[in-house]
Amino acid sequence: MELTNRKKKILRAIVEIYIATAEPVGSKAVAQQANLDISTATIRNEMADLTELGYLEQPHTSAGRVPSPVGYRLYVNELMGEHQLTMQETQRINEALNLKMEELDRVIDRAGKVLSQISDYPVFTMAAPKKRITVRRFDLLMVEENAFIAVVMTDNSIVKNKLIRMPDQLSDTQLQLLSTVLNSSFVGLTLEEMEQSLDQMETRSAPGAFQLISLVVQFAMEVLKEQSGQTVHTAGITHLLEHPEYHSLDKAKPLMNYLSDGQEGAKLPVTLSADQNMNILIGPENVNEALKDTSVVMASYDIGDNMRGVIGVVGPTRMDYAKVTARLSYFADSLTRMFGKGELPPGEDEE
Amino acid sequence: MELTNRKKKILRAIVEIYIATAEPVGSKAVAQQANLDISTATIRNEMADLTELGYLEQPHTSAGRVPSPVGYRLYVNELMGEHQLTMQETQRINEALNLKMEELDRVIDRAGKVLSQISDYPVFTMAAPKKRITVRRFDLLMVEENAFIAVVMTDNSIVKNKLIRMPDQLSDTQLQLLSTVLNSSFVGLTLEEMEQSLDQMETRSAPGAFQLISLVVQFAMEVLKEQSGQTVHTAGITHLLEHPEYHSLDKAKPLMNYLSDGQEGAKLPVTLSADQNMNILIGPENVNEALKDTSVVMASYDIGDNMRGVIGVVGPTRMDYAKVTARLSYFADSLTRMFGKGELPPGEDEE
DNA sequence: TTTAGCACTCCATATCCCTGAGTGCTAAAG
DNA sequence: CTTTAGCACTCAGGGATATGGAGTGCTAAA
Repeated sequence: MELTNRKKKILRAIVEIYIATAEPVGSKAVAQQANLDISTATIRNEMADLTELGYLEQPHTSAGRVPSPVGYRLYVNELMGEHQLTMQETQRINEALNLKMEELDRVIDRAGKVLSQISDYPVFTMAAPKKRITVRRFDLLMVEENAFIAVVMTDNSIVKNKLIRMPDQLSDTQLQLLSTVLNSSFVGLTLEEMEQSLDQMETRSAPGAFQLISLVVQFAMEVLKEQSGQTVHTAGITHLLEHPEYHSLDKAKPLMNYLSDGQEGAKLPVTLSADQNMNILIGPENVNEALKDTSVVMASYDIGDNMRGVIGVVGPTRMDYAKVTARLSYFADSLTRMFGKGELPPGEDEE
Repeated sequence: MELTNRKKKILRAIVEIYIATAEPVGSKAVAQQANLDISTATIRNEMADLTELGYLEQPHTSAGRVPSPVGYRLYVNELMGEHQLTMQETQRINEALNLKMEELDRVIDRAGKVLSQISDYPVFTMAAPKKRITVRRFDLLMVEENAFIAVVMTDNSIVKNKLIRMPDQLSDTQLQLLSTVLNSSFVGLTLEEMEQSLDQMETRSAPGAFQLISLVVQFAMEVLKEQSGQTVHTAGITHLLEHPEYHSLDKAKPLMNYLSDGQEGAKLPVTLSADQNMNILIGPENVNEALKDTSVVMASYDIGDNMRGVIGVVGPTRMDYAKVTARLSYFADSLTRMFGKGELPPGEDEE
């Protein structure tokens, strides 16, 4: 049995009706929506075929049909129309992203929240460097006789600082010297190399001086670690409750817990390979057990040349794929544009 | 009719049973728990009195009793025993807070998450300066000929930085000059004063120079604005679903939405006056409509001398007040201790 | 003042029935 | 061979109706 054109039209109609109503779709509803001039009986026959082929499922004998994951997959790959964003929608996205320049992390966080609001689904975000990052330079600023500010700039143009207090007093010249040592010995090193270098230095330096160096380098290492860590953030988890498939707490709780915990580790399916920039995982296509009944739509975006981020939407398999993909891709493009291409991201700033 | 000692004992028993079971409490259960040697009939009489006095409520004629807000209030004020934290609990709190020094915001965020985990309720956090803050000093670091880093340190020892790119090239001496102007004209000013000062300067400066100054001052103003804003964060909203009063989505959704939105504005009941450091609001004692059926337990803590934070737990009126207050106060004390007393908070660092 | 006893109330749960949407099959029509 | 009308059948969902049991309030005796 082959998949005729008419069968595809019927499948498409069923998916779209089901997305809109969240209830099993009967032959009558299909007859109305898809204006093929065809009787419900014929449609019933076709639906029986589609069920046999695995594109549809039947909750129980006398109910309508529901798309199977395979059915959604076909819909997404072939049948789904291009959804156009309205003027209001694009405008809203633009406004939301067009914030005063903020810290990178915050912009991404904010972006997640906004996307969640306009899509009505939970959203996760992540950003990771494409390669190992290193420190580009150190600066030390004297504050008072026993405190100074260490400023660390990485080669992906992130700048972090920290106020450091010391037990002993320190002169300007000493600070100068410290700065020279740091810049000559620890610039361009990865996290591991830094650790080694610090170990070696311990044996052949004066203890007092070493302690100071160590404080700053330790801070730099924390910065590198934080930057290379793929921390996943989530936003809008409570949106789940708006969708009927999560009206029962038994369904909602596990997923919500999973998404909340997701903030801890990089458990989310960030399997996005570098070349493709939009990816859809439907139901059982998700490797992770907790996501077996959900779909994930994700897109990647670039942050300058050295970092790449992922932003994704999580929802029931009955997700409005057309809308979500349209919004998500617009979003990812905006982010890429926003973070520019240059070596110095324009909104880079930094704590 | 007066509130005899026996009535108090019965009330206490009812509150505690209800906290444990979430179901209306009958005379039989009270007889078992409170070992007064008294028959259920007598207890029934006393319960009738307590109901008349307004301490108890009856969902329907043939059901047990439930504490009223007034009943909880009496319990919290007079009857509640001191809850002792177990070793494991204190240890868990200590571990969780004992992190590598992080940015202030993050420590607070993290603290909220931890408290939420150990209390099983949502938690909100907030930190605000006690007085208007100003910039203590500016530093400028040349990066390349058309970019520099601006470092701003406020008088509450927060340090923020930002990478600024310029259209034109700039020499070291020019940068030096810029730094001098900034430090002589904009140090010690509040947000509003800064704005005025900047306006005045516009008229009597060379346009090129003014543009540069403006860039940096604008950044400083953003920092001040951000620091003085009372941003409220929430954590662990999904914990609500674990409590039977929120098993119905009709109850859960409004509150969850309220708490999520809470991140936007300072809508939460941060009515904590400066002198008291623990505050409990029960049900209708909350002014806010969305919290009418919930209780809020909150405590304040100090961040150095210049800032004060609030951390609070939100839950159903049937909240385990003894446990929550014990944990919360331990938590607030730990935070106060952790952020020290000195002018420079020890873990201050900063983006 | 306390307590045993008892009739009464009323929620929760289970059971049953019924309705209606939807199916699959058959047989006739195109 | 495909389409369609007709029809019997299935089954989830939603009332309506019983039933059990926990709990009360009251009375009368201790």
